[in-house]
Amino acid sequence: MPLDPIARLRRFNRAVTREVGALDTSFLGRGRPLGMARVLQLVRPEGTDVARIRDRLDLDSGLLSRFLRSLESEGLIQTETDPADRRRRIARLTPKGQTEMAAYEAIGFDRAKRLLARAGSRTDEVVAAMDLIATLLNRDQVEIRPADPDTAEARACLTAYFTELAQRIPGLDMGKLPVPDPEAASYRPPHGRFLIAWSDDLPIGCVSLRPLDPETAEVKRLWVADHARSQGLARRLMQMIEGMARDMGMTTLKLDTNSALTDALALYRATGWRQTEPYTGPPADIWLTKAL
Amino acid sequence: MPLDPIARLRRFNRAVTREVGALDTSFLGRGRPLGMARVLQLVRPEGTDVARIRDRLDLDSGLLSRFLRSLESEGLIQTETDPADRRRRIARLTPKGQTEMAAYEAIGFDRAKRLLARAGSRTDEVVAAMDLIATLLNRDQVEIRPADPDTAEARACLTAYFTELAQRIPGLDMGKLPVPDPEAASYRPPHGRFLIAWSDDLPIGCVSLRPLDPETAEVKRLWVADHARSQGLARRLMQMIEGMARDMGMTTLKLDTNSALTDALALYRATGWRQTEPYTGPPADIWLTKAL
DNA sequence: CATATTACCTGACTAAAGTCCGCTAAAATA
DNA sequence: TATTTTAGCGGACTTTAGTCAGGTAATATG
Repeated sequence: MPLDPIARLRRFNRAVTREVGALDTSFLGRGRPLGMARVLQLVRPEGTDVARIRDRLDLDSGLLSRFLRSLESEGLIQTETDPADRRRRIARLTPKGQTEMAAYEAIGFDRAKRLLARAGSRTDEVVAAMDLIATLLNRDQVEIRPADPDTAEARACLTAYFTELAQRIPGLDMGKLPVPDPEAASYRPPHGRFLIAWSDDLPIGCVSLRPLDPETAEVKRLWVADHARSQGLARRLMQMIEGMARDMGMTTLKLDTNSALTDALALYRATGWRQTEPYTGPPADIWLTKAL
Repeated sequence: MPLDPIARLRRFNRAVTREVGALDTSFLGRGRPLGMARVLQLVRPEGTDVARIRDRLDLDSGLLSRFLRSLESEGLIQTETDPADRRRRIARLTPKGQTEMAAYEAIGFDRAKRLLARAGSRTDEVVAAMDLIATLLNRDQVEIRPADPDTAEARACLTAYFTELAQRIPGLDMGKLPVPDPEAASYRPPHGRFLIAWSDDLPIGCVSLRPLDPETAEVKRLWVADHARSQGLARRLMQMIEGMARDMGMTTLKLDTNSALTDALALYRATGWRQTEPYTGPPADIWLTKAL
């Protein structure tokens, strides 16, 4: 490389700082200081805990309180005490607030669109680059949560998973995932489980579990987005789904895979999975089991 | 893609905003408000125009003036009137200021290093992603300047160029560029020219010219960094070097290239270059000429 | 049940950033 | 040469962000 990586990172930092600064000032076009705009953008129509806002923005209790009072007097939000703990308060967007929020959204959306347009024919590459960097920066904040296997996000994960398989296993065509997924029920509690890993609202991985018999379950559809690899996410997903299987009273896990998926195979081998008899057909050519 | 590109860009924006904010607060460790620290970082030991600083940071004239006075009274900078226009002023780092700057540099360097370390085995990919994004954001600020063909930056361009050629032309091994480059003299004024395109201090492209006879010159070593492609930079470089050849009194230009370099070829064909007799050997297999 | 803790609020205060205006001196322009 | 414009300076002022202490009501804890 012509210039050392650290110098390049700092160049990136400068470029992006300028961009972010411009974004900040563009939010000022609505006659409201930035701090208050930021608070407003965290208040949801369904209501947001005041403590959560304070936590997210790392604001002083007194300062936030004044912001809320100010937004309230503008008629953008309402606050009410949390019935579950009457010391806590919940802030809720009023219809007027929702209109105002939509205006902020439009500013952000517009800027994003214009920036992306500049990328021209390389848009896909640029988006992939942004994914890689954002995932790296968000790394400590990845959350794994159960999800319904037939939601849009779950389906997006599975589509990406099938695409990946088709690329890596020669001659494979899995076809398309039908809508609705006829197998969804077996991945849904109480029978099975479906987990999605989230990085700031972007799904970056999934794994699922379905029962074979009362004591045996099968792990399926382990997928990690390209930009999220090499960060131990697959391992975390596997640990979590294995833990769930254990909690469900399963004693044995099985999975089938293909020898072309070398990285997944290495993970399985390193975490206690052992070869077993074939129990499915192609494209699987390796069958593993693990006792819980 | 599981999520639409604009949402992904905004996720990137959020991730990066947090990071930039953290960098800013880390600059506060030296007992100086951020605004002043930012000004200090733009003052160079050789001197920087005050107007340039104001322009870069978009500061009010009065505010900047106070910052400068404050930095001056700390003994970090000196200001003097610009001899060329005695209304203007130039700020210069004192030795004490250079020490202080070095401390800020160290903070930034350290943060960058730690961030990069997090990328682990994917460091190269992450750096490439950052280059792509930074180049996109800096696009309007690319500067093309003449350079000596035997400086470190020029050599870095040429090394990248040779690597690229070796990748794209099967069976080619150009060997290494000797130090010092024995051909450098012919690319140096008054005989020839060497141009480098800069994006915020990172060389992202080059082109050169050397004389064949008093009226004919040869364009050589046209290179654009991968992350800077599809933005018309090659065209700008060619326009500029052709203009220089014209100014030198040349009437004919020549170049040789290889049919594997389809994108370069398309550019040449689209800008008035026509096929001509072979005048060099392999790896060239196409020879072009253009009348000025 | 007494006491401690927590969540939020209010008011007083400070630091930093930014705006506005008038001034001077130099340069550009008519 | 008279004028207008430009670059920078400094003072008065406002806005924004942030800190801190004290207070109230609800909840948690021994």
